[in-house]
Amino acid sequence: MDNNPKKSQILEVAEKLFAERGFAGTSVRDIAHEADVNVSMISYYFGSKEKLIDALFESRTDESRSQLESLVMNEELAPLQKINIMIDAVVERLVEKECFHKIMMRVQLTSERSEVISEKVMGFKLRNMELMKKLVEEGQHAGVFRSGLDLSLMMTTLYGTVNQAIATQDFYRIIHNLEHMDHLEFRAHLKRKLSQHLKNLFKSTVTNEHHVEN
Amino acid sequence: MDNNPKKSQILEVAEKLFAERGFAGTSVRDIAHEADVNVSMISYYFGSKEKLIDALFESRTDESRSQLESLVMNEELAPLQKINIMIDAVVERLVEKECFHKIMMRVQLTSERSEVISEKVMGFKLRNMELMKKLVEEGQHAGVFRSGLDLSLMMTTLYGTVNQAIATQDFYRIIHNLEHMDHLEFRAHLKRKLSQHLKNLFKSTVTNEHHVEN
Amino acid sequence: MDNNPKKSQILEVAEKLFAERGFAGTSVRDIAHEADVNVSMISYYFGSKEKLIDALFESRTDESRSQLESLVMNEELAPLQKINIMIDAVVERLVEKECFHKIMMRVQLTSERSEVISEKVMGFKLRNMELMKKLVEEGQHAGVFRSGLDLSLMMTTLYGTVNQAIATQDFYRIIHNLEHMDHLEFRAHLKRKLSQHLKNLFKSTVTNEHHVEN
Amino acid sequence: MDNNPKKSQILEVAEKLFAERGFAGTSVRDIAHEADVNVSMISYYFGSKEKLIDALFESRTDESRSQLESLVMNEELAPLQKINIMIDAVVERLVEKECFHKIMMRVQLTSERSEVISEKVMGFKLRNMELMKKLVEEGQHAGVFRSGLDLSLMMTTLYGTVNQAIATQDFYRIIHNLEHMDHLEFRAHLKRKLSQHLKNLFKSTVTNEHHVEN
DNA sequence: AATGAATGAGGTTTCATTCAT
DNA sequence: CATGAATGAAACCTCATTCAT
Repeated sequence: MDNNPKKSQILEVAEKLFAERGFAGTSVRDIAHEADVNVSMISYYFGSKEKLIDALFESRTDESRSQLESLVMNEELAPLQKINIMIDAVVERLVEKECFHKIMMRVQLTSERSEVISEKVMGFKLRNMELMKKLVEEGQHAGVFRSGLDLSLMMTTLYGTVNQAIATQDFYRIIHNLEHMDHLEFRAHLKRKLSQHLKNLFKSTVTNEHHVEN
Repeated sequence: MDNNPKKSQILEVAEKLFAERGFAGTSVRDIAHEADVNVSMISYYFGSKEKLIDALFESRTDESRSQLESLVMNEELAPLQKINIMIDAVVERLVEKECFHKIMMRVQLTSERSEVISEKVMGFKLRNMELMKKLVEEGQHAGVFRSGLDLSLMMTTLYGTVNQAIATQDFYRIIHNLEHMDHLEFRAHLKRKLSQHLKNLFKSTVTNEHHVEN
Repeated sequence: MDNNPKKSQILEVAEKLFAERGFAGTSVRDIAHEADVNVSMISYYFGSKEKLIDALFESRTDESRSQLESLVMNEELAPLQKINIMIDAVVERLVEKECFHKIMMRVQLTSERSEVISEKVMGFKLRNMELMKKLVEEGQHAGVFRSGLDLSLMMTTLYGTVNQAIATQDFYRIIHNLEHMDHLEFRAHLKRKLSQHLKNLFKSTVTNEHHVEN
Repeated sequence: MDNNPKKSQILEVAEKLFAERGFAGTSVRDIAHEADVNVSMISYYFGSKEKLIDALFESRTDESRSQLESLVMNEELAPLQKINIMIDAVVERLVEKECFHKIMMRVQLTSERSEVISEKVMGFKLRNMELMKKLVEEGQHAGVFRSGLDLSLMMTTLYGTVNQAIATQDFYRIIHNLEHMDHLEFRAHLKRKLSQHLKNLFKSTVTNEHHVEN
């Protein structure tokens, strides 16, 4: 990112605070203070608060671009293996980039988004959808996935489950008596559990068994 | 609620705007304007903006209290039937009370919540967890549910999927070319789809087949 | 006072709060709440907050009217005796009507006062000045008081000392380790001390000795 | 103060308005308007209205710190001379810093004060009390002051008289037909009169004559 | 005669941004 | 290029008062 240390610092702090308090709930003063830069720096570097979050989206979605693309192209893996790898990738990405994905969640809840963000989010989702579509069709063609699969609902479950897990992680810790774990340890634990859970969930859903149509 | 039309009107508008724009992103002016009341009415009736959202939580969680309790107690239904009914109930509740549950999602993302809200949300979740625990144990005792079920992950998937579906409903409409549907029609469609999807998902998960432990 | 219990109650509470927090620092809501009446009662009974304090002055200055007049007319007492009695009277009045005189102090500090209050205060002071003037002239005529007495400065000292004592009574209690005393006990103590102090102060000042003119 | 002209300007105007109208009776708008600065400057420089008056106390009490300390240490003056010099100093200070001492009076009348102010006022009074105590003990040791002197009552009279004179100066002018005098002239006159009056008052009180104990 | 609901003006403070340096 | 001072708009809230009952 621009190899300007102050700019990166601002982006990093903004990401954290936007995640914790939301966009409107975070003031540029808060960001400036926590990033240990002058308030005017934000307007100076990014133009405005609005453009700061745009830049954040620009920066963060660019990072993870095409992370999954190679997976689909891989010809050595079985369809179900690919699904599982993809689950791992999504869990990994969402949990590791917790802050950014909290912002994504907030943004998706919001009716009016900025041009930049809408476009980024939409592009991001369409691309993922396309990739998975290929993956699923491949499995269906191979006869291992059932035909009536609603891809978007599956993705809804995938993303929804991980997002919900991230949003309610404090509750999860309390319920499971994991308050002693440090952040890293817990994150690893959560990723493992989510991964396993989602793989089990999907295995039976994508295959031909146990299905009832309405 | 209090059989005071202005108060209810404020609460309703607040619910909608908080859902759409978030708490900090909604000004009391916005609420007052849209509810067609004087700005000072909000302080007059609720004390402050903070207490308004507290009152909103108070009012909305009270409404749905014990909605699910009778289900668990019912002795004529089979465990899996109960699960399915519960899925329907959750889908119904979250989709119909879309605004309120969007606020819930936002609140859960936020690090600092008000005393009242924290308590309500926590109580709400613990109660639901307890109810589902009973339901699951009943199924396990009857031998139809597998033993290693992680209840909290199942709820995470249930709520997460519905929440995600609500948050990304516009995307869903676009993907499935459902933009022609009016709001009511679409809601019915979404509920049906979610219900079916989740039932299928859970059916194979709660029963004894297809499972791999990590 | 009008034999209306609510009106009196309001006046009493207003007196206390105006004394403690000042006029602008006291809201009609505070008064209404503490007096346990509806807010609108104050406007209803008195017309406005401004007129409430006017009514307070009306009511309280009327009470103490002509309290001192008989003293001056008394022909059986020696001039110095009269001075001493007057000192006692002032101390008694100011200490016992602490709240009202705190308001008086505040009002005197304020540049813009209401018509009613200005008139009341001015009349009050002029009347007292006149009475004391007679008293002093009598003493001078009898040859026991010195001629150059500055009456207004003497009154300034008399009222100033008592007012200052009232205003700084907490400090006085701390300094003299009298924090154990209850309010009534302390008030009696303070009156006795002030009376003695002022009598001693005045005795030598009004008589012919020890004086230096500038 | 801080060599910032706008900040000083705000402090000066605030001092005047708080003196005239009280703290609650003065709005930050009033101050900003009269000081010819933007309203938000007050929060910007001082944080809040409350902190503005705190800063005022900080600034003004710092100014007059240890003004009297050297007097007590002086070994060439007789005790009574010292008393007289101290009287002059108090009269000078209170009359010249009229506005600030009006605020002090108001603050002392008020039950709830800010931490900063309480501390400043208390420290200020304790320090003065200590200094005068030394002065009096010295006089008692030298045999020229009587033993039963109540120091706090003497200070009450000293400060009370000057304060009362300041508070009622308009009345004084009317009584003495001094309305023609300009402000400076009158101030000089008042200081002279007060000084003379208080010296005479104290001379006979601190020495051994004319005293009656209760 | 008495009240509680309602109001608009104005209070203090925070906000994102700009400007002069 | 970078900054800290400064700003006006708008935020939330409290105020004294009024009005319909």
